[in-house]
Amino acid sequence: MNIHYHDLTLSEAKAMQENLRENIQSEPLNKPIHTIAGADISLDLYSETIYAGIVILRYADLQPLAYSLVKSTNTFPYVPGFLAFREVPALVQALAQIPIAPDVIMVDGHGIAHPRRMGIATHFGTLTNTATLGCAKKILFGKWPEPEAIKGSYTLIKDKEEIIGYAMRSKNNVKPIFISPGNQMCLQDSLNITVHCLRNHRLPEPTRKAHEFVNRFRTGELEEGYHELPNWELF
DNA sequence: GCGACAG
DNA sequence: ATCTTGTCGC
Repeated sequence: MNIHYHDLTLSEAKAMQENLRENIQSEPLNKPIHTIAGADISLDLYSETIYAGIVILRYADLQPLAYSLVKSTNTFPYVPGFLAFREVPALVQALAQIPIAPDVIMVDGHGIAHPRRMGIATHFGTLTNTATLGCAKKILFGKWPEPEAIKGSYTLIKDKEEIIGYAMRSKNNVKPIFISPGNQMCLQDSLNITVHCLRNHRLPEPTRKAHEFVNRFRTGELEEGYHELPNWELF
């Protein structure tokens, strides 16, 4: 599965989103979660190179178990509402070299909290047939009231009367994070999973670790490919 | 027409 | 997203 959204026009990309939208599965995730992965990408300024990373963690204690890193290239520009066309191809490659797929994947960006319900998490999930959710640092679409300043409090993100996600205070006195289901799960699932993954940082562990690993990859500290962490690192 | 606008 | 120094708060 080698995707390339290279020469797509925005109107073609939009048509593709309307199409993929029909594949969204929003029923509750009914299987137990043993592993969860975080997906993120990193860039060099003014470069077409894209570094993608997926880190798999044990759901019970959020310990990193393995990671997949890929260096790719893409000329599709960043356009709000079309982020997937820039980052998904590399993420698909990173997922492809993982021997045992994680039960759930948390993506850095939105799920259905998108004008056409096709944020990067939803796009990635429907394309690869995986369970995904989006966790973004900034809002893209929808109306939301400011949640209380205490960790754990949240409000609803709405498009008219429809609930499309949550704005949550993941830690005291920090800006909220924006959560929404991507694929193969419901709104409540995305909220529960995110809460489970919170530690003492604004970002939940899967996304936070993915960001850390992919940056270490970009700066040359880690090598491309699939790697399992040594047991002695897991205690 | 004007402002908003994930990474 | 990435580039940056100091600074404020828990």
